[in-house]
Amino acid sequence: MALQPVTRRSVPDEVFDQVLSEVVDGELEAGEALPSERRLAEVLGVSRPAVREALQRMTQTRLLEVRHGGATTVRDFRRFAGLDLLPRLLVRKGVLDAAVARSILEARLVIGPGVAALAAERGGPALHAALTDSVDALAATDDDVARQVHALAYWDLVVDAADSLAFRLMFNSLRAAYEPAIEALAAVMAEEVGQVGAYRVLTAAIGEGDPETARVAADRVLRPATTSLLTALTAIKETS
Amino acid sequence: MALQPVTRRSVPDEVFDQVLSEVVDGELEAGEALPSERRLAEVLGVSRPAVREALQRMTQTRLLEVRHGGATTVRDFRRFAGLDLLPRLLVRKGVLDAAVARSILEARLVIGPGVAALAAERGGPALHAALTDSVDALAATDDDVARQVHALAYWDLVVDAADSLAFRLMFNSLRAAYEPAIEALAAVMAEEVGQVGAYRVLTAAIGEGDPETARVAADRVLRPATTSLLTALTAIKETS
DNA sequence: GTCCAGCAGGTGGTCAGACCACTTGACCAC
DNA sequence: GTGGTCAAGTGGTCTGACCACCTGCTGGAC
Repeated sequence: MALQPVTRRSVPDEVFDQVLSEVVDGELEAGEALPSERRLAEVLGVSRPAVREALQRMTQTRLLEVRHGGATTVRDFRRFAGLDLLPRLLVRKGVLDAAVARSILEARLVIGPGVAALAAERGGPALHAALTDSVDALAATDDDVARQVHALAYWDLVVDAADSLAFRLMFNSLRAAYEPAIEALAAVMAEEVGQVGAYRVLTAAIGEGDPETARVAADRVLRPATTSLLTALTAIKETS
Repeated sequence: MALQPVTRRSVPDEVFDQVLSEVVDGELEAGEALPSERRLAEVLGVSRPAVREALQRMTQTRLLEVRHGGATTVRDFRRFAGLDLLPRLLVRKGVLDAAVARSILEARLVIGPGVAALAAERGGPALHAALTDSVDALAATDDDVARQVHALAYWDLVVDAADSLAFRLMFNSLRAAYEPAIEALAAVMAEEVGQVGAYRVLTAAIGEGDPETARVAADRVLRPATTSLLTALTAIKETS
């Protein structure tokens, strides 16, 4: 039997999720005022500290604005939310948002080659060796999930070599969105992570320290799956 | 006289900042255990809920890991922090981190053209009109801060037109890092936001719906300031 | 001596109730 | 109208308590 870790959802977690859903799913419009903490606590059947903690987390995510003595209002998440909200917006009301998925694929296709170019510029022989090991590990497995894990580790090395904190943090945010769904994505990503040849070409380009070649090679790694997934997403959208 | 809104720092805010600094500035290594909530509350002279709220926010930012009944440990922020932590990492221990600034400039130079290309693909006549208005507003002012505000509004339109939630959220995160420092950056960004001509070329390219031309035009808008700032940053680093 | 069940202590999770600080809006005097 | 006052409601903070959970120690069984 397939056991899995029990997920203990704390009370504030639960409240946070509910309020977040209200905001993200549009039940609460931007500018609208939330009920008071006391009232929310009463309605949800929890204590005020629990509500408070959830609202503070919403504030930290720039989704709410609290004013001491005044009302707590909803902010426009499209305008203020940070990249960390991406996973929550990818799946809204239980269904995958095709437009959001498309945007992630497009972003990947822009950023991946840019990072690869920087890595080529800055990486040394040690990087080339590490990348080669990583591709070898990728090539050595047949399991689609394991391949994705290896591909992720590969890109992790590339991002490290790019020596760019901005890209590193973007990568972290995107990975945080990607990892929980890795099993669900095994089938659709199989095409990409199976292209060991393309990864080897990219590795060679980075190893040679040639940014432009690396840029092109990274594009060749990412584009095929991007294109076919975008086609699939368009098909889904038109069916629905 | 230059009045400005009074900033009221709440107790949990203060605690959050202190703990964040400890983590980000390396006083607390990754894997290290934090003192217990009760102990922290005692040491900091605040109540436990205040400490608790701060720690929860740290957890939300993926900088801490709390285990019910066990200790709270520090996570590796380089590996787990999201893009929203960027502003806090840009200025560490009170000084601007040149490497982080460089990474932001590089990221901008990769993402800007990508977004411009998407906007060209998807924007219509309405977008062209809005962008033209925005550039006109940019051209009509002499104040460096006001110009930056207009440039920000311009890019906001471009990101909107790109119709990409992933890029929109990145832009939001980067803007949240940029806006508070906008006055301090007035001088160094003056070169870029003064290039009205380059913005007009970009606007025309987007208006024509030609992604590749737009990509190049966006590069021409962003690259000059990027290059000169990178040179300046290198000089700073070598002096220190 | 070795092993392990059981317990005690410490930790985070949650709650209730209280009081303070602040904003808002109604009301009133001018 | 203008400005002051006040009450009501809101968020901000604290105290103290209890529950759920993990860890390490301890003492008995072997």
